[in-house]
Amino acid sequence: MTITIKELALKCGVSTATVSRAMNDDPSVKKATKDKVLSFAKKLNYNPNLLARSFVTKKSNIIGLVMPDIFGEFFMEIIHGVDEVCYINKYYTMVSSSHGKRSTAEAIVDFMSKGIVGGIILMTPAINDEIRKILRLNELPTVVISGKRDFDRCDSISIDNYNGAYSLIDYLINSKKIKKIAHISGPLENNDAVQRQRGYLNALEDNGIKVNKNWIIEGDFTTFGGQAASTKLLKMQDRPEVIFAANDMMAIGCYVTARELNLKIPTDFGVVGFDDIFVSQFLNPRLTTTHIPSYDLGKEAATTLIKRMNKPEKNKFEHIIVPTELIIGGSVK
Amino acid sequence: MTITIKELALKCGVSTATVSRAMNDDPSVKKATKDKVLSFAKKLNYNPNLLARSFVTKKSNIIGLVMPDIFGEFFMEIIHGVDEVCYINKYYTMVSSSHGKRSTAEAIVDFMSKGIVGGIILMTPAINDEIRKILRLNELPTVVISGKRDFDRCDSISIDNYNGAYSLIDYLINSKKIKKIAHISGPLENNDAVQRQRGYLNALEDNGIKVNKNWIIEGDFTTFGGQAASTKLLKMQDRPEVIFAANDMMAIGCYVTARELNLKIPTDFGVVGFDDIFVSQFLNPRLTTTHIPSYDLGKEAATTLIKRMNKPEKNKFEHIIVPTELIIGGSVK
DNA sequence: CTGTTAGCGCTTTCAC
DNA sequence: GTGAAAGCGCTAACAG
Repeated sequence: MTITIKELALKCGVSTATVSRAMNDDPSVKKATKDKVLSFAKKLNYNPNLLARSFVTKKSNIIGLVMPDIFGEFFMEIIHGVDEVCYINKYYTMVSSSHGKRSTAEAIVDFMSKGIVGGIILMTPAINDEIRKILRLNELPTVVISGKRDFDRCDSISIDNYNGAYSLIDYLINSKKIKKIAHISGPLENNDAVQRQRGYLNALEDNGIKVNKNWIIEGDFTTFGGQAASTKLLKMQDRPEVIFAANDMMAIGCYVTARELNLKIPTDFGVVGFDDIFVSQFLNPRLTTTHIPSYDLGKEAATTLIKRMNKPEKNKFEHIIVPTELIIGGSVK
Repeated sequence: MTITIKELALKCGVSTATVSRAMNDDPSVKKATKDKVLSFAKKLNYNPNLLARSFVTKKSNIIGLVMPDIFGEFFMEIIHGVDEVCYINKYYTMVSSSHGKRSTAEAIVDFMSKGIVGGIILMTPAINDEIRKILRLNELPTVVISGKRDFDRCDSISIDNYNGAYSLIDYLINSKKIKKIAHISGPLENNDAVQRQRGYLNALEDNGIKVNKNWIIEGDFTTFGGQAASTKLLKMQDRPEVIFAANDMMAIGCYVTARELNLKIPTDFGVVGFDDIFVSQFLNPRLTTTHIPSYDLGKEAATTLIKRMNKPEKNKFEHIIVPTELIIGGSVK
């Protein structure tokens, strides 16, 4: 169906080299020649075979997006942002998740070794030694999206989890005059979870509030986990006034608990979350939470990566920290 | 970093052809030779360059997933399902959306002409003439995921929208003894929307209930649209008992309206949706809706496509219809 | 069973 | 400014 460079060269009465140059906008071709080639290309519906091109140039304009899992709104937004930037720059997005079957490390190695992708966006809850090792002897441009800047041998984008959590708690204490704040954290091997917890702890401390260890429960970022933890908290003798769930999913779990224990939010207890997922605005009452601009995160990562792919220096890496935003709903009285 | 077939052949003391055969599990190589090659490959960390391989075989094990937009849970689940099957079969998933800037047709043509992908999964609200034309002279194996089987020159997977909606309405009428049912449809250029509306209309008719045209409003599948339409419906003199929103997002809009008009669901009016998105289970009360197995849809599509890519016959296409499931919540009294 | 050879479509020296 | 020719890493006849 689609013709090759040879055929096009024949039709144009020029060599394949000239066609190649014309297609690649080489300044050394005469304008008239270029115009001729391009018009023929259009007429004959010629499209350079990208595989062949990548093969010979050893450069691929395919970006590999490695994620721990393909699930939920957050990842969807990231993909969306990456795709958007890729489209504009004529790059392609290839997704890959660990599928719970292989490690993230394996997924990266797979991408790197097969020669398919020209750059990698890596999302991972934390950079372990295995990944660190791979990234270190990695020749492919890579951007890490992480909860914390913990690797400086490649570009990175991180969410300002610490300040997001800090501001949220500070708001509760100073604007809402609340002192009894419990925390359902995420799994502590996850950087986002750790940073949010740090923000929580420091905000309490800085405001002179003593931390009650019983009120800190490690959750798992799922609705179910949030439900379990909040049930525990709400059945305590000394019950917290507000629960800070480390993500909105767990906050939703708190809403479920409220319904089950026949308690009213925000009158009987308050809930705040983190992420500002789409549905949070439709919870009743609307959840007070911290907004993460995940779409922008994806765009930022893709932009940074493409920049690096075109100028693959091995130093002066960018480390972008994306700020969060406090969203005030009605889930705290 | 990664070595080529030539170097490996040298190390093994065999020809590149033999290495190639060994790597591709050609039965004609002696076991001993194969073992030697494979062990050397492992030791030297040899990975065949997939680009080169695809280039020469003119077969790509990359699947192009074309979607109208990359947004929301439905598409996320599709990607997830596709990715899962791709991973298992050693294929790769490339995503592409129309970005509201180019048409779906352009996205397909882009994939087809660049030689990158070996097959396409096409999700589209409807197959228009432009797409139809492209698919017709398309040499690439393609699977269409659509709301209705309206093209039979390639494999297709469709959701049983009609029966899903029919059963839902039938349930309302016969189990819940409700007669006054309104409908907020999706945009009518969308096949899913049309089929769901057909199910609604036929179910009413078959049960001897006269259709009230005023109670049918064309929505846009967004929360906001559902909110606007439901407000209109609930302010009518002759108000419906239950609103059937053509998707859960619009059903959520009905919940918002209820809050605003200070009406209680299900006592003052009922709501049913379609899709069974994740949050529907956390609405208060839980939404009665129709479940679409979107993850399975993605898996099914990828499985079918891979099968076709390995046996590219141009006839006897598969047309799979995926059934839906009635989910009974508490949003109807 | 294995090696030799040609060639996929494109880019890129190196001449002219 | 343009053409000729080599070659990217791999597979696929065709011999042997």
